[in-house]
Amino acid sequence: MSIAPSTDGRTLLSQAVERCCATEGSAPISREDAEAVARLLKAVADPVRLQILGIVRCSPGQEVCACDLPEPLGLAQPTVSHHLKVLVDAGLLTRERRGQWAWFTLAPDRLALARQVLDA
Amino acid sequence: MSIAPSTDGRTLLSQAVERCCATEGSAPISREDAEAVARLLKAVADPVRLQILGIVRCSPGQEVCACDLPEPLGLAQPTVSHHLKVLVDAGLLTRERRGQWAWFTLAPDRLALARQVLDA
DNA sequence: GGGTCATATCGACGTGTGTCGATACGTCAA
DNA sequence: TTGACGTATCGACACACGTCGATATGACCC
Repeated sequence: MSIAPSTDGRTLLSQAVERCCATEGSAPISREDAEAVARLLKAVADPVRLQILGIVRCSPGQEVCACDLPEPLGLAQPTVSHHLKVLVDAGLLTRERRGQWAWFTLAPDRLALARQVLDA
Repeated sequence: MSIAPSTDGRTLLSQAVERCCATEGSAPISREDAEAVARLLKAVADPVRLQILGIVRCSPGQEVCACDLPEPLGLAQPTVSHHLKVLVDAGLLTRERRGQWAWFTLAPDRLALARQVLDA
């Protein structure tokens, strides 16, 4: 199952996060909700993808071209493309083609959702 | 390498998180810092462990006995013990023996650290 | 159309991870 | 000490994941 920010997926995940972060004394999170939340967190829980998110955040305009990533990351182009796909599928980055180049922008609401999951 | 909340490990990870969450325009996160942060996030990015954290949070006194977990999780006892070890090694839970039983408590500061990582 | 460049996909490989049965370790009560 | 019970570790298995070379796709320019 994908966690792409499709209309249905987004609302379902938001509801799962809401149930997950309910106040003390409520029922614990269900397995299905936990799996949806874990898919989002797994996308962030990788050193290379954390570096990519950091590079995008520190770049002017909060956007970066895919061609600028393999060198600072020290990884081959297919590997970088793979990680970018994971981040886009998770809804953490948005892809935009400009001619031959692919530019990526932060989707901050999605990061906020991941942060909300950890509210105890 | 472990990410147990030893004195050195805790301060090192806190510094990594600080560098990771620096303001816009600063240098992106390094590979070593990203790996330390990813180890913490990987511990949370699992449906079973998210369920365990939720059960502990919803339990009276924010503590739970290991003997009460296999049944609601639908998993064998060694599997539950494995997940508990991962959470303890990550510093997210603290283990305390009471006679034959093992009780686990939330370590909220550690969860706050994980949440801080995702601040964009 | 043909060539070039950036990006995406495919296939394969090694490694890491979740799971469980079997078993070892600790603690308590007779 | 022995037995019983809860917990931790071990060994094995299947599966997922990160990585990269080779190749396909797409866009631009001539």
